[in-house]
Amino acid sequence: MSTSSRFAVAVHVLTLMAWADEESLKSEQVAESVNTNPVVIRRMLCELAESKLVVSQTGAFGGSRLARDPEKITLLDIYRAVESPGVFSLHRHPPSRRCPVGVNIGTVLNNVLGEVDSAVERVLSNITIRDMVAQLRPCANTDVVKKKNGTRAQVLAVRN
Amino acid sequence: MSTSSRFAVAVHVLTLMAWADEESLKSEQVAESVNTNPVVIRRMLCELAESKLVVSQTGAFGGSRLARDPEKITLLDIYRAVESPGVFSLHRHPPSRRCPVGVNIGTVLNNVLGEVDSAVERVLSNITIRDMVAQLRPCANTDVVKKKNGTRAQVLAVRN
DNA sequence: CCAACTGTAACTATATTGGTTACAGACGAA
DNA sequence: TTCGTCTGTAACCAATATAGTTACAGTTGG
Repeated sequence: MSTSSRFAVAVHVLTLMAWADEESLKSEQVAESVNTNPVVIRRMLCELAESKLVVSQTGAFGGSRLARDPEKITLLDIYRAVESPGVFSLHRHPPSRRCPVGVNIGTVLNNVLGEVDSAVERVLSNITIRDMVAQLRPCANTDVVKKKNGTRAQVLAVRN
Repeated sequence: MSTSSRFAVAVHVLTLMAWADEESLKSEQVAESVNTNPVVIRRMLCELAESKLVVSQTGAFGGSRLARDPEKITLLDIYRAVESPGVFSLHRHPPSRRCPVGVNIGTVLNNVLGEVDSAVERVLSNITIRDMVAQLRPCANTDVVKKKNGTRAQVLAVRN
């Protein structure tokens, strides 16, 4: 249905930042984890920054980190930050006003779509980035290396 | 989020057919109510027919009608018939396998997206076409004409 | 046989997403 | 103050999906 991976990527990015703890990440590091171009990441980080989910710093030794604790960022926050609202759309062109169904179907459909959106938002509002990290840890094998390299956390594992 | 109005149009079409009762509708009539091209409607009717929601008849005096009672068609049936599954998509390209987050985020995200999809389907499965028609009737004003014209129901109102 | 339908292919227009290059501006360090 | 390293952002391209349109083969009832 959705042809967009924006939500998945945004959750990935914020989960990565939570994993990296207090260390700020460069767009190129994030892009390597997500497997895309740094500009794509920077564009998304701008949207996340507008929604106060991350803070970024320009200049040398700049980068981005979470704007608040991972347990205070829900997937609903992320959804609202990076996706246009509404799971479904109404008709591209409004239906006929000469048809008793066409003239009123929009109202009835809007009720339905509102219920759908509420259900989605209810699910997303109950999951935090902290939950995502917690679910991640059991998967992460012991050969993953997360060591200090100077003052900077080594997020990428050496495996492979 | 979704750039597709397929679900809305499909619900409109089936609601129109329920409104038309037993009479079969031509794609051109449906297209006029939806305000689009008959071929767009016929394409969609083919998908709905594959899912056994409508039956169509070719040839003169052909057309389409519901394959079963309106109360036995849920919005979930329609959703599955005309939309590709899943509210959200995962990454377009798989994340890095060298990153402990990237290698496992897909699994964790799939759990989340599964919960979202379940919530949406739960809502849609509790609404039938009969419900849609019932919600429509209070909106339809009394000046709407739904009279017999030969053996064929006059779905379009004369107003305007 | 004919007129009226559906089913379907082929083409176009439009929009969205994501990938890429390029560059201005910010900023810490020497 | 200069330099190297970042972000922010514009501009452009490619890929994909939707939907609108024309055209036509095939079906069917009269």
